[in-house]
Amino acid sequence: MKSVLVSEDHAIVRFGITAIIKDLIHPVQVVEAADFDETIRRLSEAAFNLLILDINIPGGNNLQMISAVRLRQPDISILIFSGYDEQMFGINYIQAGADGYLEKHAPEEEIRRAILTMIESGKYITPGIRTRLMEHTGHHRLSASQEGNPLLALSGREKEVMQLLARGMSVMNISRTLNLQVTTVSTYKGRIFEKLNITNVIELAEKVRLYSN
Amino acid sequence: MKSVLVSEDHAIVRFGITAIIKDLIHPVQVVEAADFDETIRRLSEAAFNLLILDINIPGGNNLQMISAVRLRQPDISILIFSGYDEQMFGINYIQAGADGYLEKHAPEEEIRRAILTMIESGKYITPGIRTRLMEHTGHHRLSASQEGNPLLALSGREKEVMQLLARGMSVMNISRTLNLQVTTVSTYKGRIFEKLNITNVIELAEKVRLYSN
DNA sequence: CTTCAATGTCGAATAATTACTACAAATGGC
DNA sequence: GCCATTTGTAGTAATTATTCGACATTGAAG
Repeated sequence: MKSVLVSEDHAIVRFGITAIIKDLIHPVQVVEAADFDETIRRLSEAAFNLLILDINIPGGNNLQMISAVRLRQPDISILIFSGYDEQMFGINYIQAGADGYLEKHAPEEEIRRAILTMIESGKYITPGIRTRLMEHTGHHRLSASQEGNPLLALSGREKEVMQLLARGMSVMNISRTLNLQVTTVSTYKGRIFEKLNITNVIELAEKVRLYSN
Repeated sequence: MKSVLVSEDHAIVRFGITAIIKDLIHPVQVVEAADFDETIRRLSEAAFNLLILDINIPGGNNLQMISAVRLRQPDISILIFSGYDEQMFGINYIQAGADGYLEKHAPEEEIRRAILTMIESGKYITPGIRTRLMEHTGHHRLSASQEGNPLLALSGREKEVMQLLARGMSVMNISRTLNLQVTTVSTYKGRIFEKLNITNVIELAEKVRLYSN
């Protein structure tokens, strides 16, 4: 019998996922967890074939979730279930060792396909994500960032600028602080965003909070 | 026979809600809509007893949704279904004439209770929201912000913009989302910053995180 | 019923930010 | 050591964002 652990904080979503799984696979056992603590607890109690993991789960929300899971169950398949705010961010989880990636706003068909594929072959990645992944790993990706902290991919000057940006300082202000041309700072900003694969300072602040020690 | 229209863009959530409704009420007819256009179309086609409306639905996202709905079906019960980012400004929808308010992250029990209550009595508001509503309508701005939550000093539209800004959306992007001129959004942004006494979006995100329940 | 502050909205002018492009110096690999 | 990157730095042109002033609505207070 297959068994699946659904880690997701929104009750309705959990409910929906569980219903779909039960409809899709049988016999099957589905266990739900509403936060990361509970997820870990469940993983210690019984073996699962598949873990459907919401990135945004309370108590989780960082790449170490993957290793925490793998520590308990090395062979479990992990399907990252990401809200649309985290799309970009979610890719990092694949690189951190997750086996599949599904967006929360995917149509029902795709959700079904994803779950089924994960159960059958242990992997599921949409073409779109795969492409992004390639682009991502292809370019700038030093070994440092590959295993964990993406901030390590930044150069010294970039880190300086990052720090200031993450505190909300404007480009112009930074240019005065560091005695650089505005365009120079902007160039850094662009490079930082590209390297961290983000698109705005809010996400930047998040990453800094998350990874900056 | 009762009939319900579920307007929500995330397929799994729609799926879950529909399943709960069918489990809860019978006979019942459930129709789903993935965006606001479709919602309006469905409302023109048939009468419903209840509309479960995601605030964040594509094409909607503003208070006029309520009147747009009421224009078609004056007597329909409207249950606002809000993601946790929108809590703060979801209240405005009640004031705009919605009949109930349910948060997306509510536990399954509450979701069931809410739907059932809506169908039976046409209204559903949690004690917590009711309290907030009181605070809100009664004495406002100054007094409100003086004792605690500074976000309460913001007007409805401002709160909407605030949410989007706090997620890192650009002014231009917001203007497209809300169908406003860029300058209008910028005006709100300025007013928000002034009211909250901050100078950049990072601080904004912080406040939102801190006070937006 | 009048009045005033708060709200929602915008346009014109002005300021700030980004996109590209570029290029020399530092660095890393082989 | 030589070649390919990466890094630090800018300028020009194109986009975006902000300022400021305006104006119609609305709701509360008197």
